[in-house]
Amino acid sequence: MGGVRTALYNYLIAKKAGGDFILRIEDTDSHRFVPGAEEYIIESLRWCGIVPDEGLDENGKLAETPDERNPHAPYRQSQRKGIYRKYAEQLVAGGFAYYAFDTAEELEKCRAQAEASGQTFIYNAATRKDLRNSLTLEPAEVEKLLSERSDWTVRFRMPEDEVVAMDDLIRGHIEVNTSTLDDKVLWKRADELPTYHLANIVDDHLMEISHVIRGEEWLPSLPLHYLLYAAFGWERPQFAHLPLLLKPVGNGKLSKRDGDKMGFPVFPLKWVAPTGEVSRGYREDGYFPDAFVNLLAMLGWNPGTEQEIFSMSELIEAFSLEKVGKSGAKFNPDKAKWFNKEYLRMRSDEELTGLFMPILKEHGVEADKDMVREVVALIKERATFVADFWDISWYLFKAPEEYAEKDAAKFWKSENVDMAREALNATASAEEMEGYIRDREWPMGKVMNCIRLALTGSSSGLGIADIMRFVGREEALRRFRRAEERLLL
RNA sequence: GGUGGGUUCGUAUAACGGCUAGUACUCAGGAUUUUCAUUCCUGCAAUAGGAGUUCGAUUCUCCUACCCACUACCA
Repeated sequence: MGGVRTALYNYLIAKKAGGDFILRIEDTDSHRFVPGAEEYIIESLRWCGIVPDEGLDENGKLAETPDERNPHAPYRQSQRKGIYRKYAEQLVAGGFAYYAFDTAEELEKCRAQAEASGQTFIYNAATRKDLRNSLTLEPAEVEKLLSERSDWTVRFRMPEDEVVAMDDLIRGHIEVNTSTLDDKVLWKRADELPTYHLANIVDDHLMEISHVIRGEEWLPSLPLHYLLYAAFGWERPQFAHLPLLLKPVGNGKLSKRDGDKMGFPVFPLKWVAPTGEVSRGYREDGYFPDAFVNLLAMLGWNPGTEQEIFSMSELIEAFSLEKVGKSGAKFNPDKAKWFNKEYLRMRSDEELTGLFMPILKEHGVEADKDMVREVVALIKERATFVADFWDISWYLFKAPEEYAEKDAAKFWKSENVDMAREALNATASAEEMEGYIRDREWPMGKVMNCIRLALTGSSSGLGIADIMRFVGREEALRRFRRAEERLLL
């Protein structure tokens, strides 16, 4: 959800400004490769109606070779491998970065040592002079290690005691002293891949990105990114760090565990992890994509008016980063359902009928489409999801097999049954029957609920007139006789 | 621990430094209905605490508390 919301806000900003929304896959961590994840992202965006202007080819796959539509291809960073090394070396040549030869074990030792004395190890100006890198080693030794070893890295040379002044479109002005920051790894010789920081800046520059809109967890990296743009001498984009999506109860970031625990999806689409673990999706849970987009848009943003229902084009029109909040937004599953309910009501009977037909078929019901459309018109206001339709209206399609015990105890009494039987037999329609009961001053509620119990198996549901209209008088009488046979008095 | 960010009803949020702090969801009550649901009405409920600036602070400043993120050869 958080990822989709970030994509959505990026999309809205791009579309509002008449710009392009580009899809790029940042897969520079070879250890974290998850099969199917890329396809999942693409399909999720498509379901939401967030269509990239650039990044996908005519088959909907990530474009791999540049053409008119996708001039910056490839869009998968693992396929752009070759372009990052020279930028890393450019930084080294300019004195903004250096080669580091410390092994994972050595660094681990440093951290353990620092921790033992109650400190935190930071690889920066304060410590790098005691470590093995191209700043401390002789040039000849550096050359030797560079060619002999394959586990070195390029690290950013974080300046000492400088204040980085930054501006965020959402958070305003922020200042950080570089002495609290570390010499981040920019490029790894081991897999010849950059880390996020280098790849992101290089690609954003190459792809002419104007706005970096991402989650708040990236805020601590912003000084580094500012410094990187400055080191390259590139114009930097504008930055906006979005508030986090928080779990509905308690504290902390929204996680898929919360969804399982509280019964709501955290993923846009059903996701089957390589481990076999299944996470439910909004699509599979019956949410409409525009409802999902709408509720996501309202998580952290507000239009400044009382309007809550927005189509995608209305969102593009109304959206602005100035109205995005600073604090984390707790997700409210009840409100999510409310959104879907509203969208369900806005759907045409025709469309809903098309969605209900296959569900009826699954339940073994072969119903006439025109009849189903009438049913839909009658029940759509009572439902939150299309999947609710069957629970609400099944008795219009088949007779009840059992009767709610409580309701039967309350309404299936001999005097009620006698009146109901007489009214049912003496009249030809529900309207006529109502008049019949009224004329005799019989208790309407008792008689009607007695009939409803026979027709539906419980004392709650649609109006008797509606039920009888769909079921027909003959079937109604048949169900009543059946109830008389099955229910004790 | 360090650095950064955040804090208005339970939740999402509104309020040029100035009405009785508004709206939506949830919940409760009522009206309508043959029942249920819908619909409509009503209600419950908040500026984290403390200083300061000001005629006046939800809004600006500082302190405290609490929450979150980051602190990897992950993104």
